[in-house]
Amino acid sequence: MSMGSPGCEHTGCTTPLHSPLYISHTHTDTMAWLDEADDIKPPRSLLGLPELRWPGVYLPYYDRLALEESPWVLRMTEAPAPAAPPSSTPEPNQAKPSQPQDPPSGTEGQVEERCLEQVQTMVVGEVLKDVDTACKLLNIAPDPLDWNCVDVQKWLLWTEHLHKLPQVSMMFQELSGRDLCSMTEADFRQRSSQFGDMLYAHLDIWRSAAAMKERCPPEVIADDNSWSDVMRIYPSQPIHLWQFLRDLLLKPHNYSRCIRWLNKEKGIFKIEDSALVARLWGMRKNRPAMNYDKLSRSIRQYYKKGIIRKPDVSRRLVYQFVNPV
DNA sequence: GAGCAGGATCCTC
DNA sequence: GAGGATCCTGCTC
Repeated sequence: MSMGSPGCEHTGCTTPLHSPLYISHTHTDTMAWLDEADDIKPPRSLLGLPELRWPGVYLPYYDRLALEESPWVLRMTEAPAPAAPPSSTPEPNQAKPSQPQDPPSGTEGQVEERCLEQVQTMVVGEVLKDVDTACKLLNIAPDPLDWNCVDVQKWLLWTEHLHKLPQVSMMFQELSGRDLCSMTEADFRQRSSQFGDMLYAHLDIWRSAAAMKERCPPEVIADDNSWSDVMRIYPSQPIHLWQFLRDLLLKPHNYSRCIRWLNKEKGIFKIEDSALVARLWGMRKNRPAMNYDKLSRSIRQYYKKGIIRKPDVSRRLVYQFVNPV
């Protein structure tokens, strides 16, 4: 499947589909999974709409969960599904009159529905995991309504970093989460004509995720890694630097460009972008002046404690957990 | 110049 | 007191 160009010219929908935040680009592992899952095909209504792949797959799940507070969901689901565009070079099986393509048989339709359900569940799981991770790393509540002004700024800085946006946070100063949630998409665009719709869509995902968490029992949306389990068990514990680093390492689809494992079994990791890791740590600890010099000093304090050390073959920006998971 | 090592001091919880 | 932030000097790559 190809992603194609952004936009929604097929449906005429006004929803800002160019926004990567409909399905965050952080879900690269999910996207890779989809690319590899050749045996799982989307419904025929989605074929021929490559640029609508994610919204098309994603939205029905939200629709099923009746997230009526997400207007962009409703707009999309209301849009008529257009027919697949004619192919100039039809595939051999399409030419066979004995294998009519439309309408799909009942069994075929059920298979499509099951496949779609699998994809939807997986995608939503990834969204919730990413929101969960961001909450832990930023030390903010999952529900935007609970954010204070500082939390809002953290979230904005985080979103800037994650999606490589220019500085937009200054356009939303002195706003609480409740203020933010009461704003319309137009209000967002008024503050940032270029990225307001992206932020609005992203905030919508967070609000939807918060609503979903209220509906779903914890075990349904539980992260499957043991480290996050520890974080859930001790949510009020102040996070340590080594915990923070390990949390980043355990989310490679989000943070591999700033920190990654060199040898996970031995606990050896490399900080790829020292400035960014320091900035993230500073955000987590409310220390705007944090830099890598300070962060690395804190790492070196772990040498004496036997938590982190330099690997046997010392390399720049490479460290090793003494007791890897 | 960037990263590393480690001492010293201060702050917060 | 523990953990971390900050500042510092000196060294290596």
